[in-house]
Amino acid sequence: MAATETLTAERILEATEEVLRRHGPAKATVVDVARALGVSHGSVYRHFRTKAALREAVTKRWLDRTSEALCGIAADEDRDPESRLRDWLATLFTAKRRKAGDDPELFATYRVLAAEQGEAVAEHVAELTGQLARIVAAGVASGAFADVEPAATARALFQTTGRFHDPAYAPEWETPEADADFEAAVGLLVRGLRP
Amino acid sequence: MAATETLTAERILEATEEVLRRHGPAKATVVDVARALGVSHGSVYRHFRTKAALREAVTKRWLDRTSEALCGIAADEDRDPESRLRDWLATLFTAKRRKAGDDPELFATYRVLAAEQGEAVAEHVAELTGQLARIVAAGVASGAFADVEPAATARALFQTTGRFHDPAYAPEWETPEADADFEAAVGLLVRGLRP
DNA sequence: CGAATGACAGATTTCAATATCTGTCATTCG
DNA sequence: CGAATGACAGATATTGAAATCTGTCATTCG
Repeated sequence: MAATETLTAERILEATEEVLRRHGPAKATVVDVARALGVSHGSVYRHFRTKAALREAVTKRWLDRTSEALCGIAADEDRDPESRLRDWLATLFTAKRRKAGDDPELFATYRVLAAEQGEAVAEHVAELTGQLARIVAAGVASGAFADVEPAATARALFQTTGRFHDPAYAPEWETPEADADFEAAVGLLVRGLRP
Repeated sequence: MAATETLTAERILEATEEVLRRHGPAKATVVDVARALGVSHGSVYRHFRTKAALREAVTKRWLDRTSEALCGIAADEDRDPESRLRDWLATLFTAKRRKAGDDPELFATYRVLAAEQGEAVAEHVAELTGQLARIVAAGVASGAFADVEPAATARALFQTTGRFHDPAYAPEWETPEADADFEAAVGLLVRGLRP
């Protein structure tokens, strides 16, 4: 029993992740989370207004972990924009593929969560697109890229590389052609950015 | 009763489309198809070995209709490759969007069918990619495009434009940004193809 | 007094019985 | 004789009753 510790939102989120990992998204209940913490489910509702809010918080945490890894690459204004862009896209693809491959069930769980949290995902996509826009803007400023609209181009880059980060395509990431396909797509897009 | 006509595979396919349209993919049964034709379900099994084979045939028909519309554009070797490519992609996007918008239920039905017919879809994708490769090869030959591998580039073009033809993205096609996003993506890709 | 509880109503899920469907085949029909 | 039938076994889907869950709140506890 860790019942000596006070009940915080943080502890609830950790327990919820564990319950989701164990039971999957369809069978994970608030009662399960409370049981895992050794408290009544009413106490969980003191910290999260609804089950949906609890799931949203867990989803946001997970999405934020992805953003952080990429943030560094986007912010590194010293490196040349083209290689930063390639690196950023490759890092995103590799990270997603590793997660999907290492623990497919957990990945599927988060896929379900993301599908029911349209708003949180939209924010996450906006964050990632913003990072891309920063890279594009740097390239336009330095003359490494053609004179494009950074925001619109960032959207286009994110959308055209969807096959390499959208979880719906996870099964394709394991095929032998995946790496070649990724290189071909990125090559074409990067060429399109050059002056 | 149209029982005077002989029972052909063609008539069964038409009845199946009608039953799918009426009942949806989850509730459409072989018995329903037989009833619609005024025959016993055993007779349907004389023409299609299994329910899955019947659904596959319906799916193939539907996919083939899409391919035909695009084939003409791909084959028109007189027009310049860049505008042919833009036209091909725009035609595909517009056709899909119209289908999804006009009759969302029917579109959802075919989406379910396509999801269960991996093989038929793979063939369809191969057909479309082949058409793209033809356009790319023409561009490479005429010097309108850079000296790229037509097959690999065709795959890249198809995959990067997935958001504008993959049914999974159908909801996005109705958003106000859809057209601008399409133009931005195609613009970037076409620029990437230029010498 | 603020945090935690647990009983509660209404919504949702589970489960087992019941009905329907798939695919086969011996038989009938034209 | 070949095409169509319908009874059948096993698989799948539907249904409704019982169990569980969500979210609230008056009450208890420290």
